Amino acid sequence: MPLEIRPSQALKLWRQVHLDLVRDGQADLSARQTAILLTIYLELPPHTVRGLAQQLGVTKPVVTRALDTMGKLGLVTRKRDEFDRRNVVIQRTVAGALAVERLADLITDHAREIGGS
Amino acid sequence: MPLEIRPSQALKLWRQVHLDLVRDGQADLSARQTAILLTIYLELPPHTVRGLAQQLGVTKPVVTRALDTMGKLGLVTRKRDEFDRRNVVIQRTVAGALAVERLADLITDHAREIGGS
DNA sequence: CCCGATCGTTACGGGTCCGTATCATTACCG
DNA sequence: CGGTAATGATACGGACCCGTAACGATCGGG
Repeated sequence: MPLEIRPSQALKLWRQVHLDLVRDGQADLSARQTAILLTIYLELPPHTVRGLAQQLGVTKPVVTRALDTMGKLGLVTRKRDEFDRRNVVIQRTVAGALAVERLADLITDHAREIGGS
Repeated sequence: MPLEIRPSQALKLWRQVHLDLVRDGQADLSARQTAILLTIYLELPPHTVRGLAQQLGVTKPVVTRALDTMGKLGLVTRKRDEFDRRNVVIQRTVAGALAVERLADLITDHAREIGGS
């Protein structure tokens, strides 16, 4: 049972959600940061800098910086892996989970509004 | 006939599309720029800097800079309004229409993949 | 005509992000 | 041990974006 969505509906949805994100002002996340954040919260742990960089097809500094920024915002936390101290495990936070949940609500709400078009 | 989408589906969709945008690398558009671009291509012309700024809830320089960037990328064009030469009319381009269309395909394709989850 | 209002742009100081290259720390293996 | 590999972080130069404030161009009413 695939998710049915027509191109015109997809674009309307994309626009409305982005409009809300811009207007709320509280989402200064770039496309890269968004992809990283959602990967952390949707895929099974553990998450490492290298693993995320590989999944996104970007360099490690990009991930490190994104984690810096999202860490400042309280969306994620970093912890050294005690079994291999070279690794850093990225952990979820309450604030991050709330932000992701709010994004999901934003999308579903607008999807409902759009309906048949 | 509202568009049915569950929060978990919405997040998966959002992540997959952002992953593709990042991996393709050709979409360095910020949330603001995305909102502006889609507004230009979905809403009825004419579009002005002031009108876009008002719809997005941002200042005029933000729109001007976004148009600069997207103009360099060939996604939009500016033309002075001959009837009120203070105004600038933002116009669509073939490249911009193609980019928007590709985004729509990206979304609908991933929506189809996600299906019942 | 002229002066205020409106439009889009530009200037400025500060901040963030990028990619490349390099670094410090830690693990592994002979 | 010592040397290599791997991980994440950092330095650097350049580019972009932001918000505030100022600017030039243009319109329109008195």
